[in-house]
Amino acid sequence: MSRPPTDFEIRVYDLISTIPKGKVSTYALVARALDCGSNQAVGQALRRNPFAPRVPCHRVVSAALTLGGFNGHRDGDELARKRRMLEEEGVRFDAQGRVHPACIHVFQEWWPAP
DNA sequence: AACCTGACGGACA
DNA sequence: CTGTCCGCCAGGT
Repeated sequence: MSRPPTDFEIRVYDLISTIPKGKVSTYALVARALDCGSNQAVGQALRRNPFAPRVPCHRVVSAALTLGGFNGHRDGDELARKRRMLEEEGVRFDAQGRVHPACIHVFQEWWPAP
């Protein structure tokens, strides 16, 4: 039941592949960088990442800097795994389990001409 | 085509 | 903090 990645998904995967180790981005920031009006659509594209770990979907968290989801789950053991992976890459968390704001990656933005 | 569903986010109670 | 509601849009049925 596989499906070739859609154009939209490829754009998502390509973009998040540029997030360096030790940094994270958010669904909203990815959506904005892609000029996509739905943050949820980005989450849906990552819901099942067919290219793990080539595409580092664990480096995308929620706008509130909570973990979001991982491998189809939004809680439990899978999510704990996501946090560990990030910690091993150097991402720091505060006491409430939220990502340190300094670890947010800023996408290089440029566009043709207004 | 006509719904339904989301790893979302922001507003509000 | 929790929970609800609504807008968003790509994909699936």
